[in-house]
Amino acid sequence: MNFVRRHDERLPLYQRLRDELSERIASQQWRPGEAILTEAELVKQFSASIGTVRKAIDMLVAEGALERFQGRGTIVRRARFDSSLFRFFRFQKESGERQVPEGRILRREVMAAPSAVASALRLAPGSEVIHMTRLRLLNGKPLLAESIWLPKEKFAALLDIDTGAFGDLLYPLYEERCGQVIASAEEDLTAEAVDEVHARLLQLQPGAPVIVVERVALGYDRQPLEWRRSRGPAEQFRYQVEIR
Amino acid sequence: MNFVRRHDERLPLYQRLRDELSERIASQQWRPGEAILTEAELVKQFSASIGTVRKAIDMLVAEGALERFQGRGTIVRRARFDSSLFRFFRFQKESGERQVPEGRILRREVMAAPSAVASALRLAPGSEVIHMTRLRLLNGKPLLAESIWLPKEKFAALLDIDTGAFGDLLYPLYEERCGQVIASAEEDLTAEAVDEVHARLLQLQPGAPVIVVERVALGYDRQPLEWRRSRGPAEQFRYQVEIR
DNA sequence: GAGTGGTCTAGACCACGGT
DNA sequence: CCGTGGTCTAGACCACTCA
Repeated sequence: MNFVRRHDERLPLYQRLRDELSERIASQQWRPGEAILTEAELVKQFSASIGTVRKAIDMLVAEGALERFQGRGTIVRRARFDSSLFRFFRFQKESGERQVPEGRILRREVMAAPSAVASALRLAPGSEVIHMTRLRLLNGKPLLAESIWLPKEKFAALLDIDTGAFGDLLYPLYEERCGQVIASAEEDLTAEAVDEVHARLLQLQPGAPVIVVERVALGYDRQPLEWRRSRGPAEQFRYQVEIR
Repeated sequence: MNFVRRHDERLPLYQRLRDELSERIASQQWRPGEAILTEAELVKQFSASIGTVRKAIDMLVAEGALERFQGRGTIVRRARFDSSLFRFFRFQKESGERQVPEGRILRREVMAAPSAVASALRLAPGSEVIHMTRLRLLNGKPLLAESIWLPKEKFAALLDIDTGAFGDLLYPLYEERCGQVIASAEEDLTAEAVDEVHARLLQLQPGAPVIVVERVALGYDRQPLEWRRSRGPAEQFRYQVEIR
């Protein structure tokens, strides 16, 4: 079927091309790290000129879906933000190098999704979810307390692994064990005075300020795959933005 | 003098063109809201092809310096983030519409720049600065306590105006009275337990969590023009980001 | 209707990466 | 060396804005 007809023909060609490529990426036609078609090939297949093809690719690069390498090709980008903590919390060593905090699973259970979770994950109310609580530490000092919810349907394979063997990063685990690739995320920051439970977990005075980060992690097709809420001491928190 | 020679000739043409336009904007050859040269004119003046000119303009649009309007021209963008508070604090009415909080200047003084301020504003140590404290309120309720520092050299005209006549937005005032146009800003967020002084100003319990926003505001030439530190109740704070 | 930016073409040559 | 993306040209026609 002609790709043009699958998209709104009133759209500019470069838009339809972008959408087409975006769909192919979402359908995992190429896995992260793999090269997509060359520009010359796209020119042929879509009967577009090189400039138009490049504009479509440019858009996907700007969106973070692709990455170009002169001489090598254009590659499906692998999101690497399990360490996005670093956007918000300063865990650097004095040397400035990044460390991956230790991840320790405290609890894992299967339950019916609370309504807020069902809505964030776009599940039917009452669907089964995997709920985990996890503590992240650096040099034995607790830095972040996390509550993580996953749709059981997609992540059941995690239940077969001992939680002690989860390792420090979850997204590679999701990919290897469950074939679920995280492509992007939306985060929502708020702040509050810490409650008793988290004060104990994070070794803080009750009432000390904490930052709360709520994250929906999405696949390449933008379907929500994970929802988590993380709390960390406000003292460690720092975020920088540029505004225009 | 040939514009090409003023830039590194090893750079691609579209880069040199971008730099040239960027410099002209910084030098206020066009004021915010005014149209720059048309694409056709740029093609002539720089002996480049339309595609190259468009690429240079595209970059400046992406950077937020320009804005295109089909049929009208390409305009120097006016930064409109005095209300960037809305990025961080939710002040919306139930209706969702934005209100400009009332701004009330509590104090204004001329002093030697504290070293942190001198460094943020890139002033020689001990330079004279204008320091103001300001409270922002909505429906009479205090929302934000601000400390603002300005280089006296550029902003001396402000000292002639009664602080009661400052109005609710400062950046338009800077532009009208001092000819200083704010083009962008860098913000730095942290959180802390509120101290006594700010607890009283913001009508909070001592120790309640507050968000601290430090902002350096820059001109089109990226020279720092203002430094401010704002504190607001964490309860009102919310920030959303997308991560890829 | 005149003038602006928006889309698109069909090439050319260059710079870089891997073999 | 070959194949990749990077830069650049010199047009054409369309869609929109404003007088």
